[in-house]
Amino acid sequence: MGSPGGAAHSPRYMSPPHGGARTAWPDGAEDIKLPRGLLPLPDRSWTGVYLPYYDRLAVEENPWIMRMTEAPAHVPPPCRALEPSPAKPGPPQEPPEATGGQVEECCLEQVQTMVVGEVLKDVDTACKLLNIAPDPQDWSCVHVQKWLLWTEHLYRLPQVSAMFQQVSGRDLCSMSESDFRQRSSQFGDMMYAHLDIWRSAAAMKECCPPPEDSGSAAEDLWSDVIRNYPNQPIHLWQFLRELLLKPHNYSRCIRWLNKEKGIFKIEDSALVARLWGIRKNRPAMNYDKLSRSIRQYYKKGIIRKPDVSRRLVYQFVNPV
DNA sequence: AACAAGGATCGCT
DNA sequence: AGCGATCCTTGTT
Repeated sequence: MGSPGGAAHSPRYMSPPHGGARTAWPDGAEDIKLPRGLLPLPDRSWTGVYLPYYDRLAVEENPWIMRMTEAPAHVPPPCRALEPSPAKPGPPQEPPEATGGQVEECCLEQVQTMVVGEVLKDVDTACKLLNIAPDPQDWSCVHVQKWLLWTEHLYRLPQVSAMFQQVSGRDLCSMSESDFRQRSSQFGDMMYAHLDIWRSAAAMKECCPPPEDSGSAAEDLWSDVIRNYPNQPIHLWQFLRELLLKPHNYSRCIRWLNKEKGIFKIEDSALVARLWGIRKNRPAMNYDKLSRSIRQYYKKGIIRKPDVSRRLVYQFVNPV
């Protein structure tokens, strides 16, 4: 299952052709309303790779990556570094061309290593949030749909999941890039590239199991919970906290206002509700219902309204 | 119109 | 029983 080279991808970044009118989930349960004013996807790209997470990472939190994106086109994309190669697992093998001296090379490699680590972590988080296996090969048709829907909603892509009905993870992985394009002429290559990142991450994981996470204690605790009880139903507050712990992925929909005090704001109520609905297989989930569930936490002392109540702002009673 | 609060009911585990 | 989804009414921003 040779993963096609990342450099071969040529994903296009483009705004969805038409507004947010969506039709239905695979099961045709109900209309999906996306908020108006769809954000156009970023215009810059890392040559040959689609890393939606890192578009945000680049601009908002890590200016150093922004510089990477402006680097000359010969910079090997992170996707390459992630490429599964059972014979020789490990860090990127391809040295960048000698352009600006050893120091720059060294920095490049450091950056690449960090990016690869972040990609692996992000895939991990998405697995937890979606309750799916990291390896797309293991996905059922339902898992494939969840992954597609999640990606669509998170990055505001037009609907592509409908074109992949009754496709298992194995089927998905056996499809070529042109197969993807046949199903979605506009975004097939993008989804293909995104899938390739996941496959690569899964292969990486198999080759070299992740080192002990250097994340926060809370994050470790949470990972343990997930590891030990893989099919334990996730609670809404856990889900929200998990989104909050990945600001570079999800800050567009939910973010901390004061992490120390546990105060957070839901920036895009519709999107958070959609993601929660995907996670729980509840196509009809909306903010009205989600917020009702949050209010149930008032009594239980898990979440409350901050002292100065503001719209869409809540507070964890026991911040981490 | 969107958000907030909370009662009532239902299904699932 | 606990939890969350759903539907509802009433009030606020």
